[in-house]
Amino acid sequence: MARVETKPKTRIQTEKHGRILEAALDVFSENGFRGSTIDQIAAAAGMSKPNLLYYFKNKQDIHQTLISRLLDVWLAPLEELNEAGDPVTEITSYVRRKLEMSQNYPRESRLFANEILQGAPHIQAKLDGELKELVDREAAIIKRWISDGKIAKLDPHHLIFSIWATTQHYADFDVQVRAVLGPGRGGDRRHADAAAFLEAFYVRALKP
Amino acid sequence: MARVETKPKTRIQTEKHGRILEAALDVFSENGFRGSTIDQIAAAAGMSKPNLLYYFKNKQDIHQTLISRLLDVWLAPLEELNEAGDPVTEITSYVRRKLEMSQNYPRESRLFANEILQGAPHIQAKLDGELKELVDREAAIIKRWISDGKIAKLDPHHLIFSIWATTQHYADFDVQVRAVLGPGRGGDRRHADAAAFLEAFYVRALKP
DNA sequence: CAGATTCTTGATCATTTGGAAAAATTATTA
DNA sequence: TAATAATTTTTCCAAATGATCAAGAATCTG
Repeated sequence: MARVETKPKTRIQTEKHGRILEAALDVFSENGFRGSTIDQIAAAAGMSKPNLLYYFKNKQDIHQTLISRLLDVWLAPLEELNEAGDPVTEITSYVRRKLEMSQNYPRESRLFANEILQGAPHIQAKLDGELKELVDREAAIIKRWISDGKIAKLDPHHLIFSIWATTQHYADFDVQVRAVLGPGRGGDRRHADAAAFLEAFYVRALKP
Repeated sequence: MARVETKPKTRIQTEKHGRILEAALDVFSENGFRGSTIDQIAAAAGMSKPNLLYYFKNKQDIHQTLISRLLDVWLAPLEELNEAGDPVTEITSYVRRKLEMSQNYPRESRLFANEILQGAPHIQAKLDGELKELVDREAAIIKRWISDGKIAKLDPHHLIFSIWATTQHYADFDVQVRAVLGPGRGGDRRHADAAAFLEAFYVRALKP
């Protein structure tokens, strides 16, 4: 019959779909969209190229699927700023969650970084829509905390950017971080050290 | 005669070399290494592909040249931490210089980001050597400032990472920054706002 | 200005890569 | 189990791309 167009239906489809996306995440996050070939992805997923193309109609289709799922997962932790909680704690624990995501999902972080670096051709609309709205909402909460004198007066949007930048740095620029820290401190310790640094850093910057 | 191997000699070589590298910076920074074609670069440099290949023996050669020159320029501002100066001022003005580089040389920033994202295949050695040594040297200065109680106790290496991350973010993630800030604040103002934010942010985090 | 050198171009190749078609195989179900 | 549907493989193609080369055009030098 015709090629699989939308959602997986059979047992095999579900499984293969998953294997392909998993493999594609590996390949795309390492080589970028244009640097990745269907063959590579197929090989990583343990199947032939035409077989892969039976499940996804082309390379873009795989990438698109990956990217749009990503954005949801990626933004999840920002949803959880609780206005009623202690502001400094709320923000530092957001920093911690975001850093943990960089540690646990470095491939996703790199996939995202690649996409943005190339000018976000596939998610511009989501950035202008969903993302902006979400950030504006959280920025409003931060602004109120500032008005109430609960944290230092710092531009909320740029504060959020700084959190994204500092945390994602540990995933996206991992090679550089390791190189600079050297064999000792660049090992497994680096994440714990980063967490400790960021905690101290944001507490100092935020407390009124 | 044989192809140009090392340094430009004639007037024409000097000029064409420059044009090619300039064009390549445009193209590579926008599309990454594998996403860029020799044809694109040649077109951007206003010459034919074979003509371009008369000056550089292949695509990698252009990229390599660009990347290795880049690292020197890129690290320059870090050299200028003056131990005798006022610590907070020294660091915030380093932040400012780095941010200005992101504004004035976004292509270089993206080229670098691309390279690191792909695992730094062409500059791993420089990261382990030059870069690490430079950072260690500056970290030592910061450490002494901390020991002398002149600035807050914060891990120097991670502090430097945070500066790189927050400043480069404005070049590498520019599309995202613009999208989130929206048409108003995402315009020309965004750099000045970023500068003001980072200044306030680092002063607060650093002062003892 | 003539010869030597440097530069440019048009034609051409070989490879890689995204993708399609159809045949062959395997699973599902009536 | 026979018929049908789903999956996989084999084979192939066309476009894109990195790279070469020989010949012609321009430039430089004595």
